[in-house]
Amino acid sequence: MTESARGRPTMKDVATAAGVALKTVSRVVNDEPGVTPATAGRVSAAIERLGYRRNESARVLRRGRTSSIGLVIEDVADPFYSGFGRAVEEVALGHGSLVLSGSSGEDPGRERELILTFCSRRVDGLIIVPSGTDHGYLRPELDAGIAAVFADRPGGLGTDNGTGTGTETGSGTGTGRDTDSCDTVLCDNAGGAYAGVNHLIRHGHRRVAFVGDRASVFTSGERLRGYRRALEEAGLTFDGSLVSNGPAEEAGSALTRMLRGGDPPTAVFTGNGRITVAVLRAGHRQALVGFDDFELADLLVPGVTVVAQDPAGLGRTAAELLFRRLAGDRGAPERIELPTRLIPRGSGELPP
Amino acid sequence: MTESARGRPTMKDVATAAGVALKTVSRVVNDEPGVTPATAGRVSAAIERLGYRRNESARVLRRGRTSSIGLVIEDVADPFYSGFGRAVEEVALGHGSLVLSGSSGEDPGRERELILTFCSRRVDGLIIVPSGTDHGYLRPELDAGIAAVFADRPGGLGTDNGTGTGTETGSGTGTGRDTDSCDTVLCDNAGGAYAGVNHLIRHGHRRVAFVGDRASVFTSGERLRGYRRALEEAGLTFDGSLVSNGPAEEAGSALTRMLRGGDPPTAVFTGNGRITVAVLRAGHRQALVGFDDFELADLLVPGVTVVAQDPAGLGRTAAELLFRRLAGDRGAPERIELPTRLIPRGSGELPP
DNA sequence: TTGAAAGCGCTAACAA
DNA sequence: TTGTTAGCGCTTTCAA
Repeated sequence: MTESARGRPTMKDVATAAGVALKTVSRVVNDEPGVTPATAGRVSAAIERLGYRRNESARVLRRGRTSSIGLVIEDVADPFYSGFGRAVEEVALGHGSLVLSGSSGEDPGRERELILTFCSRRVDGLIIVPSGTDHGYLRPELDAGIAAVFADRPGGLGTDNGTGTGTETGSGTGTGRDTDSCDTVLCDNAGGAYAGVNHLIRHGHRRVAFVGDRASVFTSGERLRGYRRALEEAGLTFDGSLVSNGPAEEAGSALTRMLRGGDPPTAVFTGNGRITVAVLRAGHRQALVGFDDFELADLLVPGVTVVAQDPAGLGRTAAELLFRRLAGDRGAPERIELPTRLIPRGSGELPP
Repeated sequence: MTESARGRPTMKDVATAAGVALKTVSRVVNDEPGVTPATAGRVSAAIERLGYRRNESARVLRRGRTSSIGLVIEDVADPFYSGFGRAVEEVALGHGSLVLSGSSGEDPGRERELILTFCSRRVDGLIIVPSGTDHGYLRPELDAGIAAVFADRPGGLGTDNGTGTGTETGSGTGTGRDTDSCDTVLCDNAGGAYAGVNHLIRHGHRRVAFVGDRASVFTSGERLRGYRRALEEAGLTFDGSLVSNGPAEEAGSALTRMLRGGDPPTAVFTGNGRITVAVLRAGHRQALVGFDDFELADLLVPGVTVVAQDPAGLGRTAAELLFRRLAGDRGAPERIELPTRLIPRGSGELPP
């Protein structure tokens, strides 16, 4: 055989087999102009015969671009993130890019490791749903030209920014890409929670519990903020004993405790999908509005009223932002907030 | 700066900065022995200072192994596959491998394209949930040393094999890896369906409908086989008018049609999770057993009795098989069948 | 313990 | 239209 001793055939092997020069093979493989149909045919035949497939590593090494992006999410098996991931994949496909993805499992160390692994593989860009709050280690990568977009939660680049206060994007002059933050796509957490709690209040509830995720999670804080605003506007006093912050596994028992207390809540607002399900599973059957939509919410009895986010929209927006950067957009970092939607299904319309 | 004109610092830059030779940097980066702590310290400092990160493409080009595997599934957003994918990711992590994943969307063309893209990137191995039936194009890749495992459904390598008949694995002499098939991990589709239908029959049903996926899908055929066996064993005659094969979107109306006919079914066996949900959504409230478990099946009223597969187990098994091959296992291709589990929750125990 | 040189497979720049 | 050459950043081999 003309093929190299062992392993895969290379362009050189194909060239030898087709009786042309290496470069001609390269031209055919890359659809470059300037090859006679006849020669191209001979080359293609040789490629077919040898089972040649271009070695992307070599190509990448030479060209500097990998045509791949890295996606770091909390858990690929969580329906929210898998919908998100699917949307990212779709946009990437449209741009001829591959997606490397990994689950951080809410562990900032693992997140860091994943991100740096992706950078070692020289992804063109990153989409990150941050678990950690300090992403200073991204600095050299950003400086080296890797683009990054934070999604669902803001990421911190060292200088204290974006942890839920109202500081917005502004970062000084804004010339060039050397600003102190990355593009960020969030959903309107505070606004959504406000709408959900307000919905319960308008249905007559004056004691509304908030069962949310750990206070350290960005979205959780934002949603609590919306909850407080709704209470305030309705002239209801905030009662700390009606608020619980913790992992989904503890949500059920936390609520049970509240219900056993004196002056118990007549309605509950849950801070995310997993917590909503946990609360339902704990047997809670009072008025309920949950953040995040989930499959079958409409088939339960009563149907579960939710504040729906759009995971696919979030993913699509993040990916489009990233590819705009990769295409050369040098504008100031953007911070986009996607709206939420209240979907009444029964549980949120129950009277006190 | 000591750094190259533009772009990322390289080992050479680090070497210059640390006043050592390139190779010494390489030794430090790869934790190779034979470097004085003092020298190593100088190198590490330079690495830190320059923000150096090894270029994986160059490394791969030189070494030939990418430490990454490719995962091709139908849809990363489908809970079944995302659980599967998560398990694969976990095993890969344990072996220091990255996972490139992509959705085929049940399109054999897209599947082929994805697989070949992965091969171009020189993944060490592939885990494929096949949509297509002919994977002859994998031949050159397998010959070149890429390992592959089919999961959930068998894949065909050109010679007619594994399409649901009983031919098992055997492939001639079995010396070396040049056999005509790959390792395959399936779940016990026929057995699971048999158990589910049998469960309905034991609860008094004599007219049981089968609402399954398109007949062309491997699992669908297998499950129908189990359905028929259960009927036969119970002495019930097979009635084609009680069988429907089609996409989930049409499942509801197909069942409605059956229920309107003379001598309608008193119970339904659904062929996969999406179809179960579709049937529930169509308002069907009779006896029901569904293939595949799904979240909240226990919270519906009545709870939905299911034949549960173990997506994570499937993924873990496939990945472990793959890494065993990558570690050098040259044994004959295996075909593993994972058991299913019947979970009674109420809907499957309703009387006729 | 350290270093110099060769080359992995490809593309870019420049001939012919 | 086709071919030649250099080198991407790293590891491997061999030498000091």
